[in-house]
Amino acid sequence: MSKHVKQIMNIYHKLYSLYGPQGWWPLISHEGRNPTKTGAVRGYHPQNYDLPQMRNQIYEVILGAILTQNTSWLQANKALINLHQLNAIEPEKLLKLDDEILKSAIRCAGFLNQKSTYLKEITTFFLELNGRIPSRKELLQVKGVGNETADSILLYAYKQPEFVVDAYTLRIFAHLNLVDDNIKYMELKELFQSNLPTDVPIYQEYHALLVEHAKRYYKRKPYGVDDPLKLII
DNA sequence: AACCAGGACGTGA
DNA sequence: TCACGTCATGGT
Repeated sequence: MSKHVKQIMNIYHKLYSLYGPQGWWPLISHEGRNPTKTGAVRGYHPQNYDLPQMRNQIYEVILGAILTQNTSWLQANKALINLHQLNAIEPEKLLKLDDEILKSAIRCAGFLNQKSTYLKEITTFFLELNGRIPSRKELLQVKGVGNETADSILLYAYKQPEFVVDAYTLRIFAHLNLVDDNIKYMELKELFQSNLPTDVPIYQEYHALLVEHAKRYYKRKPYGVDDPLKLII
């Protein structure tokens, strides 16, 4: 725990002024007109915080959260498009998919054996919810759902105020000496939540902005060279 | 040609 | 608890 942590809001404003609203979580049905390789500047549905709306859009975010684990969104998105072609972004349909067909559809996102299992597990869980918003604890009990995936689902699929921490978040804040590099997930998450207003759009944008920022300055070692955030802390 | 990608799980100490 | 190997494919 550092004292510099009050800088969390300053950093948010700085990132927002640099990159603007990110429009996360991307949906296949709302592909932006300006997608980029870095994941995208104003690429999806910027400043629209009402998505996802429909049941299958919520489900699509959940599938994407599993598919993008330790994989670029570019590849996860390809897998989602393949599933869409199979008309399988619908829980009942996906459960009926033959495992080999499912695997071939998501192969591009890697870890096809685990992820095919995880997708069906989370789908069964999703159906059992019957429209109810799951608790964080419930989500974590689903095989294949860890801290980050649970928070991603809650924040971006269900619009719950759960801050999402990922490897980039730690990489950036540790490099800036704002936190120790062995800080635990829940500690870093709580650090953000206790220093930000409990506001879903802010949580959504902040995580997305950190990812965009990391792709520009923390993609490869040495990390953080010429990071403009160093000028404001 | 290594290294990384919007992690999670199982294992043994 | 915690460090470490494993899971798999694609892009740079």
